[in-house]
Amino acid sequence: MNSTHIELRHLRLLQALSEAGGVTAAAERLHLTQSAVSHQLKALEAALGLPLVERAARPAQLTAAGRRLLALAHAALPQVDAALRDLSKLRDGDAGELRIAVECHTCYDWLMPAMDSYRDVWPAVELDLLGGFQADPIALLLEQQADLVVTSDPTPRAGVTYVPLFGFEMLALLPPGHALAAKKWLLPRDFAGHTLITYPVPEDRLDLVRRVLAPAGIKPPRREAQLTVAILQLVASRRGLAALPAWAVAPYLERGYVVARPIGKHGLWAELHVALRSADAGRAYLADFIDTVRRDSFARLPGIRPLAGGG
Amino acid sequence: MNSTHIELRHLRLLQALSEAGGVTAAAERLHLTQSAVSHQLKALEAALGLPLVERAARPAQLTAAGRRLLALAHAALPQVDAALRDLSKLRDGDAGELRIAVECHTCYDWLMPAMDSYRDVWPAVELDLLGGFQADPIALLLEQQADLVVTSDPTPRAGVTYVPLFGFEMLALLPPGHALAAKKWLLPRDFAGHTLITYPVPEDRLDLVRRVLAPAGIKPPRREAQLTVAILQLVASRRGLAALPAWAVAPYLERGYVVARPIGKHGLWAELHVALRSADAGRAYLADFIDTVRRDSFARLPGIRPLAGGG
DNA sequence: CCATTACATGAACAGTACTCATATCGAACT
DNA sequence: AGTTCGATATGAGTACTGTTCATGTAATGG
Repeated sequence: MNSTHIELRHLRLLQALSEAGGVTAAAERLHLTQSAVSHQLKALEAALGLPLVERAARPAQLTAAGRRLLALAHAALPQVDAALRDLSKLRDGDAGELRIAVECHTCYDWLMPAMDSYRDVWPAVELDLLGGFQADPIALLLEQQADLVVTSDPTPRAGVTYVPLFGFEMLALLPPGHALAAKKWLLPRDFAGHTLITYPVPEDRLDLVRRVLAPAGIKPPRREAQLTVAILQLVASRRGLAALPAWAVAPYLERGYVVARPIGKHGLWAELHVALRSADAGRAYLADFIDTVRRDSFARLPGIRPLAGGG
Repeated sequence: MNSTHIELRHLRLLQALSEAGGVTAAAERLHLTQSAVSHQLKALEAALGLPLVERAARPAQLTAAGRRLLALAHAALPQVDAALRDLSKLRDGDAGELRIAVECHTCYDWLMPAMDSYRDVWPAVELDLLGGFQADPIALLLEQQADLVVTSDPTPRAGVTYVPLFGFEMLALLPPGHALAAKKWLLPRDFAGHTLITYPVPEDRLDLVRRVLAPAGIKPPRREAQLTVAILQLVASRRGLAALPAWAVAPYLERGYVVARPIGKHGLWAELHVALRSADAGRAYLADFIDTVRRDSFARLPGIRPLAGGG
C-alpha cells in the first residue's frame, strides 16, 4: 500500500543530508545525534524498500530514489515554511521594527543579501541597519535603540537572549610567495616582526590578538584600514599580514591575490551570535529573520560550521 | 521560533477534517478514533497558538488559520503522493497488467472516471475492463484471467485478499405520487404485490431479495432490464419498484423523475470490496489503483460511507 | 424531555524516535 | 602490513508522543 509513513521530518533529514554531505554533518544541522540520523535514514529506506544514499561515498551521494525524495523536499518544504510564516503573521501581526547593530565589519557582506530576501517575506517590517562601530552594542539593545545585535561574544547578560549563528575560521593572509607560505599553519611567533593590518577597532576586539598573540606575549605593530579590499590590498603589496574570516577572503584566494593559512594546528575559530531582548524572543518576525540569516549564511558562506544549539 | 513541530500527519488531518466536515467523520477516514483526532487537533492548535476550527459549527468551519493550513495541505500532499508513486515505480517498475472484473452493473458509472485519472499517473499499465456478467468472478482471479474484482461479497478464499472500498445504501424507487411514498421507509411487506425491476442477475445476487424479501417470505414477480436508465424508466411508468444504490439514482431524484425511500428503518446498506490475488498485494500499481478508485468514489459519489479497515 | 449525536478530556498503553555506548568500516599515514 | 582517525552502523535503554479506552459534556431533534 501507499500508506508509507513518510513525514516532513524525513524530508528535512534528506535535505540536510544532501546539503551537509554526510550523516554526521546533517545531524548537527538538525540538532540530533549522528545515531539518530543513521537510524532514521535506515528506517526510511526500509519503509520505502529502496536505498536512498550511496553508502561509502564522500560526500554522500544520493541514489535515484534519494534524489526524487530530495526534489520533493525542495518543492514542499518551502511551501510549509511559507505557511508557517503566514500563520505567525496571523497570530502576531505582520508589522514590526527591526534595527540591527553589527559588531563585525565583514558582516555587512552577507547581511545585506539576507536582508533582501527577508524583505520579500516580511514587507511590513521596518528594517534598519545601524552604522558605525559600537563600543558596547548590547547596551543599544537594552536602551531600545537596536532590536538585534550580531556579536561574537555571547557573554550572558540579564534580559538578553543569544542565538548562535555559525562558527567560522579566521585565516592568516600572506602575500603570494611569502616565506611563511611554506608552512602548513602559522604559530604566534610567526607574526613577530610583521605589521598587522586590521579594521579600526580596539585591540581587545581582535580575536587574533586577544586569543593568540597576546597570550604568547607578541605585540606586532598595527595598521588600520576601513575596508576589506583595502586590507587585502595592503597584504598583497607586502605591507603586513592580516587575519580575516575565511568566507570574506575566499574570492580573493581563488584568484591568487593573497594566500591564506590556518592560525594554529586546528585553526582559529570564532563564532557569531545574534543577541536580542529576551522579551522579544517570541516575536515571529524576529525569529524568522535570524532563521533567514542563518539559512542564507550556510547557503552562501564557505567554510562555516554550525554551533551547538544553533541551526 | 519557527521550529513548530508540524508534520504531514497534521496536514492529512486537516484535509480529512475539511472534507468530512467533522471530527468523527475525519477520524473514520484516517483510520483513527475520534479521540485521537480530537487530541491531535488540540495539540496542533496549541503548538501553533491559533485556533484552526470554529468549534460549534456543523459542518465544521475552518478559521482563517485553518484555511491557510488547508491550502498548504492541498498544495503539498499531492506532491508527496506523486513522489511516493514515483518511488514505487523505481522499486517495482512502472508497467503491469490490470484486468478488472465487475460484479455490479452500476459500478461502471464511477469506475470509468477513476480509470481515466489513473491512466494519467500510470500510463504504462495495461488497463482492461472485462465485460458481461460473471457468475463467479473470483474464479477469474485465480485463473489469472482477471487481476482485480469489484465485489460486494468478501467471503474469505485462499489466495484472495479483499480491500474494502465503501458502504452504500440501496434505495427503494417508486414512481412519483405512489401510495408508498407517504411512508418514511419501506418494510418487506410493502413490496408484496409489486413487480420488482432488476438487472438480469440471479436472485441470490440481489441484496434486496436475499437480505430483506426472502427472509420475510415475500417473492414478488421480477422483470429484468439491462440498463440503469431502463430500470428507472420502468419505475417511473409504474411498471413496478426497484432498488438501486443511492449514488446511481441521485441525479434522477433531483429531477423528481422517481422517488426514493430507505429500505427498513436504518436503510439497506451494502458494501463494495476489491478482491485481488494475495500474491499481488504488494504491487504498487495495483494498490494505487484501489487508492485512486476509493479517493475518486468518495469525492464523486453521494451518500457512501467508509468501511472498517478501508480508506 | 429524553434520546441521539458529536466533541472533549484524562488516564493508561503502545509504539517510536531519540540518546548513549560500542562496534565496524574505510582511508590515510607510517 | 599495522595503526590511527574520522565517519557510519548497531544494539539496548529511555523518554516521549500518539493512540486508544472509558467517560464526561454540550448541542440537536423527535
